[in-house]
Amino acid sequence: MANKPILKLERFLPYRLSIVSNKVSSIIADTYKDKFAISITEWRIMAVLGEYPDISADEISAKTQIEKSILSRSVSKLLKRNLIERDMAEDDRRRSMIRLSATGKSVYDEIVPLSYQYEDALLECFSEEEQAQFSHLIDRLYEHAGNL
Amino acid sequence: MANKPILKLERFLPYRLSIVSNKVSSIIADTYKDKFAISITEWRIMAVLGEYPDISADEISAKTQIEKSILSRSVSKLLKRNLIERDMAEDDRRRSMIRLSATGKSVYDEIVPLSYQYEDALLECFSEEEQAQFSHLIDRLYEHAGNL
DNA sequence: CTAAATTGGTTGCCATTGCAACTAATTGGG
DNA sequence: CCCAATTAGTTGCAATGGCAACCAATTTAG
Repeated sequence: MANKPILKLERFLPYRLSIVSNKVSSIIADTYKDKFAISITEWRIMAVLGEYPDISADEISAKTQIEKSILSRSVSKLLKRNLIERDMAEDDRRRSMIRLSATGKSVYDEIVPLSYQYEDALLECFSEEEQAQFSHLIDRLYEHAGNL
Repeated sequence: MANKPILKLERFLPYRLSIVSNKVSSIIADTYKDKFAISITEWRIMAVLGEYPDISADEISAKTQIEKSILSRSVSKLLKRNLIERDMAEDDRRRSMIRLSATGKSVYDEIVPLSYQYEDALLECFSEEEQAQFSHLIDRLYEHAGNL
C-alpha cells in the first residue's frame, strides 16, 4: 500500500521563507507608509531612482522586478504627487527618462537611513559571521531558484 | 553638510529576501496551479487540513497567517469545489470544523510529494550543513523580526 | 523605401487582498 | 438571569496586482 506523506507546512522551507519575508517587508513598509503614504512598490521605484537617476520605465522594471503595467500606474501616481519627474528620451520618443524630483529626493533622504536602521536591527540577531553567511546563502538560493 | 547615503536596493537584505521568496513561491505554485487550479492561499489551507483535520477557520488562520476574510472566501471556494467539507461544532455553533474531502485528500496526496521534491531540488544548491544552517538562521530571523 | 516585427509604455478587465463594519453565538460580570 | 463584551465567521468596498490587448515609435528584412 502506498506511503502517503503529510506536509509539515510550518517546517516547509518555502513557506517559512515567505512568512519571514512578508513579516519583514510589512514592518519595514510601516516605517514609511504612515509618514509618507508610500507603498512598497512605490518605494522600490523611488529607491532605484535614488541609485540610478534618469532611467527608463523598462530599466526600473528590470531592476525591481515590478511588472510593467503596475509600474506604469505607480509612475503615474508618483508623478501626480510630484515625487518624480519624467521626460521622453531625445533619441527614442517612446522611452521615458525618470528621476526623483526635489521633493522625492528629500523623502528618499529620509527613508534611506530608516531602512538601513531597520536592516541593522533585523540582523542584530546574527553574529557578523552569520550575517555574511546568511547573505551569501540567500544569494546562492536566488541564483539556484532561477535555474529550476 | 549632511551625509546622504543611497540605498543599494539589490543588496538590501529585506529586498533580496522578498525577491527570492516570491520566486520560490511562484515556481512552487506553478506545480499545482496548472494541474489543479489551486492558488497558493488555497493550497496552504489544504496543507494544514492535511496535517490537522477538523480544525476551525480561526485555527487555520493562526497556522497559515491568512487573514480571516481572505480565509472565509477561500473556504467558500474550496467548499464549492468539493475539496473540503465543513460542519459546525456541537458545543459552539459559530465555530466550523473543516476537513479535506475524499477528493481534496487525493489532490493533497498528489501535491505533497511534488512539494517535497521541489524543496529538495531547491536546497540541493546547499550542502547538508548549509541547509541546516540556513534553516536555523531563518527560524531565528523570524523570531527576532517578531520582536521589532 | 516599405511592410512586418519588435519595443516601450498604457489601459481594460478581472481576481486577490485587506481593512472595517457587520451578524450571530457565546461568555462574563453585576 | 440579563445585558455588555467577546468571539467566529461573513460581507462591503476600495486598493492593488497581473494578464492580455492595445497604441505608437523604432528597427529590421526584403
